[in-house]
Amino acid sequence: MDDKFTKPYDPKSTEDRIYTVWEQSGFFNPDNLPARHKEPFTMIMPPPNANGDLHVGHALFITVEDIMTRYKRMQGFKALWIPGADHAGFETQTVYEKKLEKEGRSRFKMDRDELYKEIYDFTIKNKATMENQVRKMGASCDWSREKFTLDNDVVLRVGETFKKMYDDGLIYRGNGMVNWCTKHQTSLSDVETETKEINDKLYYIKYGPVTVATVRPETIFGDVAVAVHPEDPRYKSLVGTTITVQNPNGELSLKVVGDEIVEREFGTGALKITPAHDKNDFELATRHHLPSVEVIDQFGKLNEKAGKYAGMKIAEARKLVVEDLQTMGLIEKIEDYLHPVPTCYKCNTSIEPRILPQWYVKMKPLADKALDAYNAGKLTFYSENYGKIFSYWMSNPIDWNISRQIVWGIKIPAKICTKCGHGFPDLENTAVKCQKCDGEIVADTDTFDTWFSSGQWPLIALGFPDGKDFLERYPTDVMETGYDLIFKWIPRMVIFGLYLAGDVPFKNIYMHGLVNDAKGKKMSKSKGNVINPLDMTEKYGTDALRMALVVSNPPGSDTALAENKIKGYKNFANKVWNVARFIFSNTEGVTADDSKISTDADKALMAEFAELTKDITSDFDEFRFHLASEKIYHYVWHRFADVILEESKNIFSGEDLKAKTSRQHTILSIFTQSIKILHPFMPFVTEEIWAYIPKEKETLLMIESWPKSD
RNA sequence: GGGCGGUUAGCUCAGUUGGUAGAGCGCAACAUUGACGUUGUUGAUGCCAGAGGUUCGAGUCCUCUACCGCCCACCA
Repeated sequence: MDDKFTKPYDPKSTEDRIYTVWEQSGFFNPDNLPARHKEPFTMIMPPPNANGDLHVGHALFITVEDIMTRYKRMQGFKALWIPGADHAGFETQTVYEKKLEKEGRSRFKMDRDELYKEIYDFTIKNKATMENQVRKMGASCDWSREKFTLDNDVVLRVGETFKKMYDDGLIYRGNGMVNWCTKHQTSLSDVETETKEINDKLYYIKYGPVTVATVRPETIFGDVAVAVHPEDPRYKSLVGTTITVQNPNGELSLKVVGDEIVEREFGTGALKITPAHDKNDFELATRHHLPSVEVIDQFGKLNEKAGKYAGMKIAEARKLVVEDLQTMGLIEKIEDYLHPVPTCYKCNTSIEPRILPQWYVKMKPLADKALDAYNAGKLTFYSENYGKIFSYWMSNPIDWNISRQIVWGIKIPAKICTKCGHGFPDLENTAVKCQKCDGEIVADTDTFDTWFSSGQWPLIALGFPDGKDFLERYPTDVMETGYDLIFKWIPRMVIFGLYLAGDVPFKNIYMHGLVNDAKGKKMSKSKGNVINPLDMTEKYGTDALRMALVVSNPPGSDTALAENKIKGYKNFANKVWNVARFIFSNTEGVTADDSKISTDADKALMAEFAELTKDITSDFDEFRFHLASEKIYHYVWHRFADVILEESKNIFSGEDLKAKTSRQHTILSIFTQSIKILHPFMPFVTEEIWAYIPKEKETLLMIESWPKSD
């Protein structure tokens, strides 16, 4: 036997070497695959953020996607898995801001271009690190087609889409209530906010003839009305009148309006209306044609409209306003009040609703198409309950604010009129006057929400509208991503796919869950229970980590990952290794030939294995990798090794030559096929063993054909 | 308030179309230079959350209840 066939199996001396062989073979690129590979199979990798190390969630998605790709490749498809890297707009800028903070610097004191350049360099450096970590996981993706979300063609395509949507009346500029983060100085989409339960006070303020309840007394200088329920007998007579109310800065005249939105049971049933600083109030004010008065600025400080409170931060102003109101005898009572408050998902700062001119995407017509496609069965979700969530979300679309006041991203190619506020796309940067009023124009300094560009990712990655890959491979076969993106990303890709290409971007959607710790608790740095995938591959090998991530982990649900589980699969890799050693030492000079299998017992073993292969193949086809992996694991260890090989020992030491020969061919055949089935899960150890299996000519296991089951 | 899921062995979880309960880890006893001690053999532990229903048959389908988790949300 080969001297290199040492014991035990050593992933460290194997994995990098094998990955290099694969990469150099060119077979990650489907264009180089042998002629038997005909039909396309296509998957786009959700581009990992190029702003830090891979975490165990990345390890999971790379594993699952690589399993699909390797399986399809072996089945004879022209399998293509396109990798990418995401500049991750706000995400990366947040990471970089933290870095600046540590260095005692601030982005607000930096020149825009200088900041962009710094973040660019930071990202490109991290991108290379990220790519190598993806390789470490064994990903068989086509690096020659890799795309970065800030590549020139991406920027151009995104700009063109913006213009097309504007021309089609699907994008408008408007004053809307935005979720403003006073720390990050940008607006956020609804999905970028997190609702937190906050302990506040509910203040009952005597307001002329009524009493209103509010948690934000500091905004009373921006009040424009009092709202009550139109059918509320207590206030019915006041509706339509104007009342005079007192505040520490003097008197205000406020209209009383009736609106169904007011809950009669809550507080006093009367509500002060501050359109500039509350989403509800803004909408109500729009319905009743009320003006809005801004009293809080972008930094979360009160402005000159607040009189003597001008310049104060919200918390400070609230305290003083309440004290002053108390002095004036206007506070009726104060209650403790636990209520949900939207916060910035990055820094937990309470969102300050503001009215700002922003670009919006009109979602209804787009979402309707997405819903139709889903109802027509063009999208299959794994697990299927995500289809319900998708459908619910698409049935209740809200217009999408795509403007972000951050530097790190794709600039919105538009001009804004300083006179009339009109905004319009200007891709060539040639406009000099406002289209509407001939006024002065300035370039929009905002950038697109990341999801505006990443929503077009499947199209862009394939070279829409006329690229060869796009023409041959759209729609793609599978999109595999985390279930947290069911709102953020999946709907946008579907919408853009339907809008731009007239078809869904993918037929199947496989959603993976979170990887939690051994106790099923969420991993977090503060809890100290984070498992670093790179440590695990170092300690137990990539194959072991991959198995641990996929066994017992069905699509759509969270999984618990214990280090012991990974260790268990390292043992399994070693077991497979030793099975190989046993078989090779008992079949020297033999090349597998099924026609030499002659005993009934062996034929039965072959039939049993064929049955298993059939079963596992259908698991693969139905995305049940959690079952397929467990079945082959169980078979190889507890059926093949524990039972079949044990009884083979007796046959090999016996006198029956015919039985001996038959058994040699049987175990060689079954083992060879088992290695193939294991390959998508444990690509390294199986490829390494493959090299030792006697065969007519040297090939790579990664392009071998999948075992037949019929 | 709305939506989605979960409740199966000590722990973490599988269980695809309804057909006499499974895995990993853990536990107990035994074996030992055998391909493998990163091993093998044997074993213990489950009224599959509770109640009702459909069925020849339910962990699996239906209804209700209880508890747990996640997501969404404009009662100030």
